[in-house]
Order: sequence, then structure tokens, then C-alpha cells
Amino acid sequence: MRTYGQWCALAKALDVIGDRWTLLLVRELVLQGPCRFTDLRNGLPGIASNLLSTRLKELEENGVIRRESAPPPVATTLFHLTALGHRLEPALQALTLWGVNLKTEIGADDEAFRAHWMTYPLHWVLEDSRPRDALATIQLVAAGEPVFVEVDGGHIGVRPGQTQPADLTIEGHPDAIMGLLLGRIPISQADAVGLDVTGRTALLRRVMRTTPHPALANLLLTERRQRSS
Amino acid sequence: MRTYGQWCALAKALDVIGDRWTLLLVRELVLQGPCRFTDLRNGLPGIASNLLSTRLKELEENGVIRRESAPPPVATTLFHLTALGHRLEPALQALTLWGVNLKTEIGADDEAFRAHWMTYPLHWVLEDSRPRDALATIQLVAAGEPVFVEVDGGHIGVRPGQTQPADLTIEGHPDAIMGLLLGRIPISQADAVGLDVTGRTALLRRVMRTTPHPALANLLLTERRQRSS
DNA sequence: CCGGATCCCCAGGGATACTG
DNA sequence: CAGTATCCCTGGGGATCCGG
Repeated sequence: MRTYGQWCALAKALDVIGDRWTLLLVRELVLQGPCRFTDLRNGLPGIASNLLSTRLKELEENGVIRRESAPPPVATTLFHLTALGHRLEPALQALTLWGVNLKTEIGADDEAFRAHWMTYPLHWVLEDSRPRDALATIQLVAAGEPVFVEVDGGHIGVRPGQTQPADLTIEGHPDAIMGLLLGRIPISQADAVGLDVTGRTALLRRVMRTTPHPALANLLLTERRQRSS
Repeated sequence: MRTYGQWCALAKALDVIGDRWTLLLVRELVLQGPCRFTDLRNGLPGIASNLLSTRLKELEENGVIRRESAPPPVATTLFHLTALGHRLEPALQALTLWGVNLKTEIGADDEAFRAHWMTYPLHWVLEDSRPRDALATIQLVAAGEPVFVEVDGGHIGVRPGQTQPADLTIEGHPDAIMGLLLGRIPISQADAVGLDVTGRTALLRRVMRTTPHPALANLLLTERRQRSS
């Protein structure tokens, strides 16, 4: 294990989770819960299988994850976060929030996408502004992957997957969907950005935040950044 | 620039600050303020100068830092955090807090140490429980490096450096000093762990927290972690 | 199909020396 | 002081193979 050898908590933390892919691996376990090797590989497009294996070993040695052989319905080993691992979530959220600033960049269209990656941002972007209204459901289909949103009693539920008859369906590129839900793309221009919106569009007014999530205020970044090749 | 190529804010963030040394470099600018090249090299013991140069270029391209030629008193270029860079601080703190759990490990004695690395932890560990008392000063000397603590009106000030006649002086290994201030090492055992405490020891009762900092509650980690070679 | 292990190769990073 | 230049080595990407 390569270490910085510094008396500094940050350096110690980076000794453990600073290697390439490591924090993304933790992200998978946070967003998906206990995972099989294959689930992780699928959630980390581009990782070499030997690296995934190595990272899992390291994280286990450092007490961040634990491997457990699951009973028959699964019948294979599952990787869990330990209590220590779960304590990484605040750091994960802080870094993710910071990364939102960067996503403004050119939306490279060859980017990999997984439905569950949207769940964090969606929680930050949505709210139930009419808690007394009846339960409502929204089916998102981002880059072909389904995400299911449930609005009920002031609470927003987000998870990958489908439901049958949703009150509202939004289909298209992830960035376009987020742009619509953020209010940056008016419904009138949904077509123009390749969005397919069907159903009770009035539901949008219920779930879209009127005031941005406090932690997302930094989206209004004034400073301009330049791009290199 | 090597990128994960994922539609995910965390992945984007790691594209920018995920490389080796990068986040520690940001730490230096957060803790020390604007730095010269040499200041950074000194705050990052072990880094190769070419790597430092490369990282600075990358961070500048990505808008995290800015280089500015300072007027005569300094007469050289200084590296500043941009607004975007400053927004990394919450993530830095979250990771640092997580790292505190790991520092319990064997205190390797060949670790590098810099005084300003203590400032974050000290802010978390200290408080002024008697705001009406007169201003008081504590001089720490950790691993030979001086840290100056000022207690006044409910506020704690921490910065590297010295003051002449301090009300209390504590000298010794950083871990021992932190242990004492955390209350894990009673004053009676200060000698046994190589601490040299002189002056108004009653001041300790003023600055040591009776109730741990909320974010540090996770120090009471029950789970046991195993060690590899 | 799952959970890796093995091999090859290149790029990123470490160490040191050198320069404007 | 603020980097560049160079050399070398290890970590990581990519593919393939293997036991359960």
C-alpha cells in the first residue's frame, strides 16, 4: 500500500480511498447497496477486472467494506459497506456537489451512464411542494435506462427501475432531463432538446423546486473557467 | 487529462482532483493561503518537483487555482485558490474528519509533520468554555514546530508560529499533544508520553471540550478494523 | 454466468540533476 | 526560487483465460 507518510488526517484518508476507482467503488455501494462483483463491474464501466479485485481487497483490509456470502436466493458473495465505509457518505456528497459545477461542461455524448447515478442529483433537484396532494409517480427514461420517482406526502422517492402506468413520463438525454427538472429548459423547448414528455405535465410544477436546494446555490457560479484541449 | 468518462458529478470531480497529490495541494492552499512554489513543495514532503509543476498546471487549466505575480515585498508568483477552489473546502473537511478515524493507527514515527496540518484538528478539539475570562495564549511545539493558540471571548484562534511569553506551553509529539487536548491522556501521564507541559495548566480546563465536537462523534467508532502487512 | 487470476504494455509518478 | 529535463519503475488499462 502506497502511502503519503504524513501526519495529517486528510493524507490518511487519501491513503485509503485516494487510489484510482476507489471512491467510485464506494459510490456504487452507497447508491446500490450490497453488490456482487458483477454489479460493481457494471457500475464502473471501464475498470479492469483485476483492478476491481485489487481494490476490493484493499478496501476490505482497511475495514471500509466487508464481504459476505449471501444465502441461496443470491447464492454468491456480496460486498457491503462497513460502518466506517458508511461514514464516507458526507465526503461523497460534498465531492458530488462540487462536481455538479463541473458538469456544466460540454456534455460529451460518449459518456457512460447508469440510472442509479442520477439518484443523488434528483434528490437535490426535486421536492414535493404539495404534500396534501395524492401520491403521484414519474417515470424517467434517461439514455434508455429507467428511473422511477414517487411523490407522496411531502416525500420524494427515487430509485432505478420501472413502474407500469406512471402519471408522467420523461424520456431523453440525462442532461436534458436534469435541465428540464432544474427549470433551465422550459417545457416549451422540451422537443427541441430531444425530450419526450407525456402525461400530466402539471406534475412538474409540484416537484420542481421553486427555491434551489441550499447546497446547490453554488451552481450559480459566476467565475468563468477555461478549457484546455 | 485522464478521465473516467462517466455521467456523474462525483466522477467529474475526481477527474479534476482525483489524481495523486492534487487534493493535498489544495489542502496546502486552504491551510496556508496563497503560496509560492517552494511553500507548496515544503508542505508536500515527498512530492517530485515536476509533479508539483504538472499538478499546478492542471489545476489552473481546470479553474481551481490561479497564479498571480505578487508585487515587490514577495516579488514572485503566488498560487491562489479561485472561488471554485474554495468550494472544495467542505469536501476537504469531510474527508479529513473521516481520516481522523484512521489516525488511531500505529503512529509511525517516520511520518512527516508540518505545524499547519494541526490547525483543522485543533479547531475541532478546542473551545473556549469561559468567554468572559481574559485573553490567554498557548504555545504548542509539536515535533519541533511551533503552533500558537489564542483564546479570547469565546473564540479560538490557531496559527503556525510563536509568541513570546505564553500562558501555557506544551511540547512533544503531535499525537501526544492531541491526546492530551482530547482528554485521552490525563495530565498526570503527560510525562510518561514525553510531553513537556509548563505554565498555567488550569488553562487546559478552559479550552478542552467537555462535549466532543458533533462531527467528531464518529471517533467513538465501535467497529474494529484489521491490519494488513 | 460468476469471480476472479494472469499476462502484456503503456502512461503516470518517483528520484535526481540541471537551468534561467 | 521556480521550475524543466531525464531516467526509471510501478500502477493501471486491456485482453484473455480459468476454476466453480
